[in-house]
Amino acid sequence: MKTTIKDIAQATGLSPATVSLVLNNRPSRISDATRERVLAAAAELGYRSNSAAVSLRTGRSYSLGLIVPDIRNDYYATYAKGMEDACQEMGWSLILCSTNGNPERERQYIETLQAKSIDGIAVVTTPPLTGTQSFEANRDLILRMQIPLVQMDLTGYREPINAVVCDHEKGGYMATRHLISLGHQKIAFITGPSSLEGSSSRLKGCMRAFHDYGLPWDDKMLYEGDYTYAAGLDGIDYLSDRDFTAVFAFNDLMAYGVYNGLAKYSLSVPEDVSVVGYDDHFLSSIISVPLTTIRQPIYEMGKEAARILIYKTEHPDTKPVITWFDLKLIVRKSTRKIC
Amino acid sequence: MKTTIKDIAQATGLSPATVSLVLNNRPSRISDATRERVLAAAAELGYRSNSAAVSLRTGRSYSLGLIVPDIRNDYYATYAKGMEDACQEMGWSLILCSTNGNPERERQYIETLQAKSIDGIAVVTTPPLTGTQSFEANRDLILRMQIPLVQMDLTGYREPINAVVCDHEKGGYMATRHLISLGHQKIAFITGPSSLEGSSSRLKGCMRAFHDYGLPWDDKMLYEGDYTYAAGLDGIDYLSDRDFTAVFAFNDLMAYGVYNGLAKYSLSVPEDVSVVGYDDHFLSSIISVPLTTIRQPIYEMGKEAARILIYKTEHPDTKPVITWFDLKLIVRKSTRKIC
DNA sequence: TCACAGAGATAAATCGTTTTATCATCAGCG
DNA sequence: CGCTGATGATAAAACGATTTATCTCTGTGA
Repeated sequence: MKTTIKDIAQATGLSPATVSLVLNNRPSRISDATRERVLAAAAELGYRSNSAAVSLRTGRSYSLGLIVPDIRNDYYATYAKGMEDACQEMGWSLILCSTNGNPERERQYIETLQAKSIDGIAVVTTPPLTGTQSFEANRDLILRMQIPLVQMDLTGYREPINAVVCDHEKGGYMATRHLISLGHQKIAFITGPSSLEGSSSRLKGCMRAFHDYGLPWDDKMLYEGDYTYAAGLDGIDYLSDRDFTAVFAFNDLMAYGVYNGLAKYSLSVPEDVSVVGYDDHFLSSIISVPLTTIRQPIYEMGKEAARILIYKTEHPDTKPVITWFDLKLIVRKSTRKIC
Repeated sequence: MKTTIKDIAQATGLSPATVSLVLNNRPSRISDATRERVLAAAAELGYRSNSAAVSLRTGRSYSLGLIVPDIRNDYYATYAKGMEDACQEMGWSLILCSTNGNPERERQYIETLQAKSIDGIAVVTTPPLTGTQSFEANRDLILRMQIPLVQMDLTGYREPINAVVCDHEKGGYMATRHLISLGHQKIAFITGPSSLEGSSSRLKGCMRAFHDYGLPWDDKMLYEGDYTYAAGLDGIDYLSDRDFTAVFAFNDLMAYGVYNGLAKYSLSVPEDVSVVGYDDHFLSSIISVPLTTIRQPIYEMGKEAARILIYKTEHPDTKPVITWFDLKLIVRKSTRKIC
């Protein structure tokens, strides 16, 4: 039988109220002697509070929800791990919600989370699938529920909102500048969905780099992918009749697709084509031709997301927090100088 | 303000008891008219039950816990996704516990989960780190708490226990036989920790294949890894002065290490050395030399694990369930015939 | 001696459900 | 008319913690 607060009260001859006060370290006038007595009994009986009871009474659950499209994707898994570690440090729990990019399922999850008195929700926005509405509606749902929300990137939402963010325009700029500085002038771009802020920012950065270095921009060198491996392959097929010496893929997974797409046309990396990715997936340093890429500190961003949410539950009426993270160009073997 | 069962009672002029009975579809004598009235009001007011209250009253939470060493590892992430999908189908939730292979942290998690009245726990055993105790103690803890537990593989536990299992001896046999049938006789093995059942079974299978085909077994061709990428690299370093034409790595991650380890010695796959992996990691079909491997249906096993746990909460006093899954040899480009 | 001010501890209400024993009503029947 | 048995619905007690107003001391100073 699990020990309750009553058992401790009984064991010490005190009241449940006193026990609760001590166990929660509430400001109150409990003598040190009593305090000791309670703590001793609690340890003795191996007491652990029943979180259902606590939740019911306080309306809080000391748990956060994480909504991601697919936990198998290293990008989201890393974010999850960051949040999880931060939660663990504070004695909180993380509820995992993997939506397969389905907004309807996303909505169901949000309602389940609310029913669980979840204290905060972190969302990594789903690239909108064809024929489905975007995350907008679900975001409003969360906000109406008054549940603290933290987003990855700003995703075009213009109201102030909690978020962990990288300056993707700068990221796009850095990647492009790197290629230009190696002598590349004919660069192909495999982007993400233009509806995602992170993707359109990157693209802006690319264009700015072209402008700064006086290169002519050409929309024909663009292929809009959806951040999947397959999109990388398809992109190369699409671009196969164009003339380019470098490819910038907007994430590493698509860059892997590019690798294999190029192989199909007997082009090798970096001899024939230089490739830059984005994210620094854990495999990028491992694969046969290690990938030059822009590193996002996803793990740290996950940690920060959890911290923001936990902070928000303690200080509900504070202004939205936006934490910026630095991107870093990691030069490996997939890019090389040309004449 | 959230709608409660009382609000519905008020709105319909009925009692909370009636409302609860209807909403939970309890066997009772409620007239169809009343039933309709309750359902209508519930829909109208957008009622969702408060799970803290339900948990407190019933001692159940409709959530499962998943304990894995590292969610970033595709193997565990796939398992997680399987469980998550099964949970979602039934309206349950999944609480993620990533332990970094630390048994102490594992223990903390188990206690947190109990405090949350978790209905079941799935564990993928942590390879014991040096200087730490194994999962044994924590398993006993869970069992003492009377929480349904389902394991991945049997891990040497001889009492009957819920588990999802592959016949790894057969897996080891299949991989080895494949290499032998291609003409390989000098085969190196990079195993997992011998304390893990899955690993020692594979090894048994390898030895049986050698025996069946009349080949001499040599313990010197063995390197005990720990299922990490680095162990693959180290294994090749360790084996570098041996004479072999093929390597069987006990998981794909180590096989990737083997790839790069071999490259260091200017050996190429499959021309100089054939490589077989185990698991069928999602990258194995993607990498430049696609990996021949033994596929475990991890996703399905995760689904089944969740199903077993949910079943167990409904039928507590049934015998332990062990579900077996088939392994499959996936032949790709990393193995070739030799003379 | 009495009023009073802390200090220390507690009684009791409350959170939202579930569940069992009980209650009211009414039809049917001898 | 009074009794029995369904039938339909409810009252009320949990579950385990939190929290606020309240209670009882004790010692102090007038």
